Amino acid sequence: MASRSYGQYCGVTTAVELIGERWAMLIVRDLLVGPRRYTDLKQGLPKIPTNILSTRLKELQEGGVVRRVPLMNCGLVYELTDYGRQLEPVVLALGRWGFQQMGDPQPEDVVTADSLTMALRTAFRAEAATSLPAADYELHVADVALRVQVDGAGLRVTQLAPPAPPVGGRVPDGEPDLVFAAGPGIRRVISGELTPAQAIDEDVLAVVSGDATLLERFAQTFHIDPGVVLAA
Amino acid sequence: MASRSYGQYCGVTTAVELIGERWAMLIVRDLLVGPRRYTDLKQGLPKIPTNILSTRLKELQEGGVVRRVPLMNCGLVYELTDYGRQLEPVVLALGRWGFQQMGDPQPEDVVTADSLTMALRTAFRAEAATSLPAADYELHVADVALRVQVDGAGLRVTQLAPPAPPVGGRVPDGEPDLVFAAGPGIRRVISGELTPAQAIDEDVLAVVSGDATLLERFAQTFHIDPGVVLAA
DNA sequence: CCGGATCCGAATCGATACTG
DNA sequence: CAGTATCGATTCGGATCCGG
Repeated sequence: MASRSYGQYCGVTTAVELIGERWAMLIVRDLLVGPRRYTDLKQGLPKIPTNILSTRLKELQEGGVVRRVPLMNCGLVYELTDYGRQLEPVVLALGRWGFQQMGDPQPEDVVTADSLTMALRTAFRAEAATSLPAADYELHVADVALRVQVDGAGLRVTQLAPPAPPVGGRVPDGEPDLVFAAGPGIRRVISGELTPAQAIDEDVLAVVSGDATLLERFAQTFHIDPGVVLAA
Repeated sequence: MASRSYGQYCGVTTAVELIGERWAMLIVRDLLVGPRRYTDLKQGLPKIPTNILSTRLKELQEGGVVRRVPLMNCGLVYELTDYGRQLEPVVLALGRWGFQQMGDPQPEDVVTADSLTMALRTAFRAEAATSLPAADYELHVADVALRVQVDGAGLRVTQLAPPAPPVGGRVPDGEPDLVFAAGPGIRRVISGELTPAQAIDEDVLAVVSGDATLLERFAQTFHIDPGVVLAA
């Protein structure tokens, strides 16, 4: 076990010994969305070998990052401890940093519900949102569908389907103000490279129903400025 | 090369593909202190195999994180690009997070000048420092010696010796207000587990010269509150 | 000494199959 | 659903070597 030690007495070193292993940070990313079963994690990380997933979950438990919680109605979930949840600013900052380097998707690349949920959180600008009216979006990317509700400085993202809303999830009532679909090119809207109008012209965005002018508000609310990675 | 891909189109994933490999984040940590030669990095990371160091440096260059700069007076240094420097909040947040889980040092663990420099940066509380008078410390831990100058919200850490001040380094003029030596137990002072007075009683801290009452100010300026990881 | 490159055994990872 | 077991493919670690 000491073979993985970096041999330094330092906080950064201790941290990467805990969550620097391959896949570990992505497991944490998905658990930041909410508690997940083993199978949920496997689906959200399609390329993870199952032995690695179980090994990481064991290590993260030993490290006090993750807790294994038996469920009342059979089954069990993994959830972040308080300590694990403190990684949120790290994951968000990493997401903003990586965002700038993202090119176009590889053919093999997928978009998962949890990764898109966290991506919206990384791009969310609370300061901008507070000075804007509340808005209620439904966003479709590939085969994931999210309800995205912005109210003041608050952001609430709910995963719709497929599949049925996961553990603890609750589908919001009411109709969204805007339903729209996007391809991976939505990245260029978030970065400001494309205005919503241009994105529609290039078939990156398509309004399904609702008030199309809300796309502007969406773009102002969710934005990652190249060069600004500062964490929340 | 695609073998290392996590197969997701996501900012976090892109980030860990760039700096998630073993040792990469620690190389960035040291480069955040300043440009370093190959040999400096090797000394600052005593356990890194040289082939891994050169591989990582190559990858970090391809990723736009690190730049290789020939030096006028022979030799060359590696330095962070602007993009690489944007990892500072990530590294600081990781350092604060890992700090809380640090136990006592393993016998093999060393403290390097760069890791201690970054540790001070992670623990620095600008808000607290602004409301305190300026102070000028000299800190010795194991065989590293640092000049730590706090002025308002500003922090300046200079590595003294050994060896001679590195590239671009400049030894501050004047005398420090306080010179003190610490063991690894200084962690418990930073966490608030120990007051400076208790630390002296337990031989964790020893004043070499100067105004011993400044230790209180040091403890107020450098502090990591368990449970508070929020990034700068 | 600086800045690596090379070689090789050990450990880890990835893919698939299988089980309570 | 929640993992183990197995095994070939990679990567890592440790040591040595090499050209300036």
